[in-house]
Formats: sequence, C-alpha cells, structure tokens
Amino acid sequence: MAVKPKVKCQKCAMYSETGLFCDVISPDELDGLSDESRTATLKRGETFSGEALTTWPIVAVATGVLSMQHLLEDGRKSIAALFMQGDIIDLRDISNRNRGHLIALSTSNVCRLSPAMFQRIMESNPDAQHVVWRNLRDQTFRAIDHSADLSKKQALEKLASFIFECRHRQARNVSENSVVIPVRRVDLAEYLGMQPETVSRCFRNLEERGIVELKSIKHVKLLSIPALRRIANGDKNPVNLRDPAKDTFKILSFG
Amino acid sequence: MAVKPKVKCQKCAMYSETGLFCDVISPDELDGLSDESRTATLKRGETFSGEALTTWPIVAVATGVLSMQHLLEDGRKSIAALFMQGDIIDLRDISNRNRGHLIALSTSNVCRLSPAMFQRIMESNPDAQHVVWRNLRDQTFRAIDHSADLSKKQALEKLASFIFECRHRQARNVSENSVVIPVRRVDLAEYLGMQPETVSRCFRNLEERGIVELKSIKHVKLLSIPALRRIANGDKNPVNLRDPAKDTFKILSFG
DNA sequence: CACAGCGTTTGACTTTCGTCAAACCCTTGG
DNA sequence: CCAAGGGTTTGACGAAAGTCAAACGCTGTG
Repeated sequence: MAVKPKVKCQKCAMYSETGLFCDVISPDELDGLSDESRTATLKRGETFSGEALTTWPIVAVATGVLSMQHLLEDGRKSIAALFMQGDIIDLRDISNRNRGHLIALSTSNVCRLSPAMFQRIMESNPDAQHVVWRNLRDQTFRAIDHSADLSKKQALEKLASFIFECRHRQARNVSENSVVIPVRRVDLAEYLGMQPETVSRCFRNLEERGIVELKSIKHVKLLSIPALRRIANGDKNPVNLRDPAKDTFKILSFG
Repeated sequence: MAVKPKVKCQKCAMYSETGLFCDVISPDELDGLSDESRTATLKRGETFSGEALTTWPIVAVATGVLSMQHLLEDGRKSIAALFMQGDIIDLRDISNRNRGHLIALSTSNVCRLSPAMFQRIMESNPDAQHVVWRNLRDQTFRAIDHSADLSKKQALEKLASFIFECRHRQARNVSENSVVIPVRRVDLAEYLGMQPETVSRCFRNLEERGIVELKSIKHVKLLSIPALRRIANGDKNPVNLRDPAKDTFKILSFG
C-alpha cells in the first residue's frame, strides 16, 4: 500500500540526494525503515545521551556537520572525525570502549535508523549494502588520511590538506576554485590538532603569499591550486628537492 | 565434493583462528574462495605493485604487521595505519585518490582475496558480512582514535595510548601486564608522528618514573597501569584537576 | 540601536619537540 | 668469530608552535 515516502522522508537529503542510502532502497524498505526510525535536529553543541545512543546507535547525517570528540582529563578536547551529508555512523557495540562523543558543530538534521530494519535491508539489498559499505570505507580512509595529515609536522601543511579535504567533499555543489569551510576556527583547530591562533596565522600566511583569498570567514577562494597542493604534499621549496633514493621499497611481484 | 580446506588454508590464521573471515564461511565458500585467491609472504619493506593491487585490491592479513604509508615530497613519510591479524583491507576504487602505500613492517603472510568471490560471499552469508563489517568498523574507529591521539599534543601521552592500543589488540595471547610492541622504534615514531629520538626519550621517562619496565626492545611490562592510563588520558598531575564546567555540552533528549 | 558575549586575530614570550652529531648495540653474513 | 651495517640511544642546540593577554569584530537579543 504505502509506496510514497513518509512525510518526514520527502524533504530529507538521505532520500532526495542521488546515491544516498534512502534513495537506493525500495519504497517498501523506505516505508518500513521510516516507521521504525526517528529524525532529530541538533543545534551546535548538542549531542545524544548515552541512553539514546544505546537504543539508536545508527545515525544518518542529512544536513550539517557532526563531530566525534574526545575529551582529555585536563579539559583539552580534540575533534577526531567530521561527519557530513550521507555519512552513516554505526556505533553499535563500541559505545563502551570508545570514549568519543558525537557532537553537532552546526545545526544538523539527522535520522536515527532502526538497527533491526537497517540490518534487514543490509542483508537483503545488495545495492544498499554497496552504498553503506562504500560510505564506511570512505570514512575509514578519510580517518587514515587525516591521521597522515596530523603526523605531518607543519601546521601550514595540515591546513592546506584540510582545504582540499573540504573541496573534495563538496565537489559538485561549488565552483572550481571556491571552497566552503563548514566549521568554525576553534573546531578546525581542534580537528587539526593545533590552536585557533595558529590556524589564524596560517590563513594569513596563505593569503599574504597570494595562494588563497578569504572572501568571508568561511568562503575561501583558491588563487593557486598547484601551490596549495605542493604545500599540502609537504613541499616547502618552490622546486621539488626530493631524493628518490630515500623512499625506495621493494615491490612484491605478482604471484 | 571438496569440503576439506585447501592445503594453503589449513595453517592460515584467517581460517584457524576463531571468528576470522575464513573460519565463519562455509566449507564450499572457503573452497571456492581459496581457488580464486592468492597467498603471499612479504618481508619487511615489501609492498604490492600498483598493478597487483588493481587486480587484487582485497588483502587479508594472516600474520605480521602491514602499514599504510604516505610519502611527502621532501622525503618525510608517515605511517597512517597499522593492519594486523584478521584485518581485511579493501582497497577497491580508492587506489587513485588515496596516495598511501601498503607496506609490510615485518614478515607477513597475507591472502589476496578474489574480489568476485568475496563480494558473492558478502551478499549471501550474513555471518561473513557481520565479521567483515565489524572488522571494517574496528578499522574506522581505530583510525579515529588514532587521530585523537595524534592531535593530543604531548609525545608521552601518545606513547602511552599506543601501549594500550597494542595491549588491546593482543588481549588474549599475553599475560595481563605484559605488552608486545610489534613494530620497530622508527616505525612507531612515524606512526605517532614524532622522531625516534623522542620515542626513546619517552620510554626512558616512563621507565625512570617506574611506570613500565622494558624487558627487551619489544617486551614492555606494565608496572602501574593506572598511572599509564592517566598519562594516556592527558592527566599530567597526580591529582585530577579537570574543571567539570569546561566540558559541558547540551544533551539532546530522547525523541 | 546598543549592548553583551563569544569567536577571531594579533603580538610577545615560553616550551616542547625536532635536528644534528656521535656513540652504542644488536643482528646478519662472511 | 669478527666485521659491517642498520637501528637505537644520548646529548646539545634551535625552531615551530603553544600559551598568555589584549584588542578587534561579528551576531543575536532586549
């Protein structure tokens, strides 16, 4: 009977954007999932209670930015990951070990998916499985790349990498050399493991060198993408001075 | 007919260890997968050629330690992730974007799984799907936790966290307060985003304070787990001085 | 409209960690 | 068994980024 999406799904990006989870499942599956799931709007700084996450450990992000934050004993906190549109955050079975908190960085619309329905769809619908699998792998490699960025020592390099990360995530919506920074300076600093002051100094540095232009606090225009790319790749000099002998490793032949 | 595992699988940890992928699939599935897959032994420093990874993008780790390394233009490199027994590394569709290299840090036995067979088993066997899904989520949250560790400023804190990470991964095999560091100092330094000299100084620091004892270069005995835990959590003082008012965030109630 | 409060930027100073150089140690191979 | 080579440790020094303090700017609200 009900083959039209529920009211709450009709305007939700998880359904209306091409290729996201609720777009690739069948109308019946969407109907069942919708019945058992709960939408929510979070404002900046809000999180879910532990109780809510136990019952609803699977969160789909429709709009906005969520973060996984870790708190240290002395009050320092770090943002370990960012989640945006289309990300499905599956926290089943890890709430105890992992002491991270899921906190909104901007007003966000999310949908807490019914674990049972989600599981059933995953087991029966290869398309859905593919989308979710792909999204989780993207999250994994994003986190791995981010780890690589963090262990890159230079603050400027980390900022350059982050600008490309933002650009990559909004590839379609935005013109070629305009990038939106979707988080505040303080959050950006915590994500990159540095201080807001340092973030500010690095933006100024890039601007003084004519590599970017800050149209507003969150709109960055890229004036020299190659220069920014070289910085992100750890190339401080204008000429590439890498010694190719230093990074050899044996290649295991096909067998 | 063939319901006994292929010779190459009989001693492989992916099959013989409880709960790993090749242990939870059916004998027929294992048989088919084995026929289409390729085992390999890598020595320290060896990697797969790009060509090999295009044809065999799914690598299961049976023994040893593999790393995902990123090279910077000036020769610096960073180890962004570590893969150990039971990890299934799925590099399908990401070889181009992600410039990381999969490199062995110690002698390792791996199995390049047939993508077609892997996919078929994933779609038809919920148990296998569950194991692989769980493993990928572990990889994701390990990478996220690692990002949090890296953005924690202090070198000592990062080392303490790493010791717990090692302990966590070898929970069953080893006695309560003995931990094996499965990688060399240089690799450890690159994984934690610091210099080998700093790693050395931090180990000495922990030893001088009576928190750990180095039985050998890779065997660490934990003398005071609570003290190590406090360091890992960013608590520099003996007494916990955190101001609870500083880390409040609004909790979105159940709805 | 003006004020309050937070977020951001700037500058001066401090500290941690990286850099360089050399000694030491452990493994590997002749 | 000895020698060679890479990996690890130690110490002295320097630089990048953190800390502190204050000014500036934006935003929302009475």
